[in-house]
Amino acid sequence: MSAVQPVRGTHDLIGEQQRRHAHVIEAARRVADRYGFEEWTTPIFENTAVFARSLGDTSDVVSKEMYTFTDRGGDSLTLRPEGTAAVCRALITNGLTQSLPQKVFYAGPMFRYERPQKGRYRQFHQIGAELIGPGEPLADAEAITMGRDVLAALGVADEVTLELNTLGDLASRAEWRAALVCYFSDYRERLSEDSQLRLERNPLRILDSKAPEDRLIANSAPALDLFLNDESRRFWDELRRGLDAFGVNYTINPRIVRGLDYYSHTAFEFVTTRLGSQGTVLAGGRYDGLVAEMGGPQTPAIGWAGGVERLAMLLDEPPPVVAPIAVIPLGSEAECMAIHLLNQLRSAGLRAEMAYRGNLKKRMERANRIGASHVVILGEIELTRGIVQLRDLSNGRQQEIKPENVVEVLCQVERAEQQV
RNA sequence: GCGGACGUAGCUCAGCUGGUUAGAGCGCCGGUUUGUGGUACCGGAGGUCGCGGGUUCGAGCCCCGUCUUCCGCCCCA
Repeated sequence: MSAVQPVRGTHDLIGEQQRRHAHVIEAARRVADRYGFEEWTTPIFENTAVFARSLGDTSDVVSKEMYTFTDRGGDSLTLRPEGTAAVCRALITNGLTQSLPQKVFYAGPMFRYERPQKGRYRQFHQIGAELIGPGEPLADAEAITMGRDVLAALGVADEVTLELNTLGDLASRAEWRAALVCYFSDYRERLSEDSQLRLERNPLRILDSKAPEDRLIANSAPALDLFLNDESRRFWDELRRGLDAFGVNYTINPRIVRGLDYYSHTAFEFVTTRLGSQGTVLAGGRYDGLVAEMGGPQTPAIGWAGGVERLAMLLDEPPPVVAPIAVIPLGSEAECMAIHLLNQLRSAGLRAEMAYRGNLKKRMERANRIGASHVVILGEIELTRGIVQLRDLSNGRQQEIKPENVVEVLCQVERAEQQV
């Protein structure tokens, strides 16, 4: 394998890719801020136990899909495969279980040893939000609404639909699970090979199996609805009332499940049909059991994570680039003046660049290539006359103005453009 | 982990049943006189045909292996 080849499933973010990526994160950050969420940055690796414990030691995921390694001190470390467990660990180690609620936003790289596909990479990026402390269904509704607002801010709200389900509380869920195992066991022989395995490890997943032979059986499986206790039913009703109040549209999809036991009540996914089989763009749920499972006090929590790569692909238009102003001096005396002008333009908050070499033609070409909106030309002639040439590259109009007016004129132009 | 498809210049691709120095468009660089970009014209650079084996007088093209990307499945914390 060549040394200049990137590692399988990793990719460089350059140019438009990087701009799309940054745009997604910045939009999410702004929305999170409006909701009163604070950004946390946790390490990209943790003691393996942080993730192993949150996932259950027997899980396939732990052994097959985590980037785990032993460091020089002999400790087992793991590149984080998701954000929630790390945030919960940070909550506990910083003693913040004493000051709830915590409203946390995060963004950063995650790592999973998976077979790459479009929208599925070994190093990928997520934005996420965790609302830790409140156990009320309105908290779920608000968290979901915040996710919707992120999608709306990105202009992709019309591309996705919100699919919603409840898993019931821990007791309801356990009863339902037992009933499913019982039901599916009767049809064991007729289930797909994969689902026969799922029956042992993760029976809920049979419900969203894609195998045709499973579909008929799964569609007639006992519904959770039959097992919801009063408490769970009340929660589910209030969640939907809350979403209605927040003005969030959704469809109920009983096939949305979560494998792990600490999940309860709310499960949701914003999905699109535009990304093939990696159509889930932002998803989450309630995990009232996780903080306790990690050694903290019993703490209710709801959260979600969104895939930055998938969202970036969904953006129709790449984020616009701010057109710079090109300053073109001719001659060393003019260069001094140009540098002064550059400082002024940048101090005024404008994007300004200067080319170091080439004749006027070359520098004009370069100005055009970097997408400059205007060019300021100052050479010997201009110096002696005490003016500069200001050329609008969009229409070729060129005017002579005094150097001291350049910043003001260009600021006015920018203000005018922002209003359009 | 399983099944399948692709892999030729920076990018998008062509290359007929294996036959001499591998092509196009876009992009890039230079030029169309000396201080004016974008459109036009002329010219130029740039390719281990993913990599490694094999068959053949001869392989971009056939065979085997391998890697990447992509499409399903598994998984989806």
